[in-house]
Amino acid sequence: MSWTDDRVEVLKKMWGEGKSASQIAKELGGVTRNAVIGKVHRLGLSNRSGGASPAKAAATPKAKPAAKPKPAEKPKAAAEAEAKPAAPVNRPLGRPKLVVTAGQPLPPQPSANEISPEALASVREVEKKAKRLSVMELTERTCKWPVGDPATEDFWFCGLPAQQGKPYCEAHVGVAFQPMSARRDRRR
DNA sequence: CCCTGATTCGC
DNA sequence: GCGAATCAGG
Repeated sequence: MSWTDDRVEVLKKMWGEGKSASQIAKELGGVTRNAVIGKVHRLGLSNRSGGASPAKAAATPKAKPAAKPKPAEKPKAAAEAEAKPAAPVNRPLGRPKLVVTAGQPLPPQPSANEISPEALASVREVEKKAKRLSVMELTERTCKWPVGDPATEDFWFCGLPAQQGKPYCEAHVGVAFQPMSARRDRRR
């Protein structure tokens, strides 16, 4: 692929919209995010601010072997949206499934009584947002927490972004990896 | 580990 | 000009 005019168009547009290089690369196809970033620089629109003072950036960094310059400053005005679902979630309507059936190969399916209330709460919360993936859809970074009975149609995997390293999403990691002390005296 | 953009440098 | 490799940071 090459940088045809319209591809550059898309690049400019998306970059202007604040899309990430990888997103743009994916959109364009046939190029990697590196290619995109490289192009962005060559086009001289690396700094997403536009206004500023272009003259200032004229400091030719040509002669700088084996050094780590750190020129560009990013006036990032956008902040991350870290919204925690702390709302008083009420679910008057009965929760349909209660899992536990022929389950035995089922993983540490929450038993409600030995799970921290917060964790349990978030798990329920998560099940509403769950992507409900099938086995095939799971990837290295999707939560592999199973919900439902594998022998039923009503079975799926959480599928939310998994914690790096862990096989589950944040909420499920919470119930999956309990401190031993919590499950220690589980009577049976 | 995943993701970001930035820079370098052989092609 | 191009972009993989690499760097630096989150």
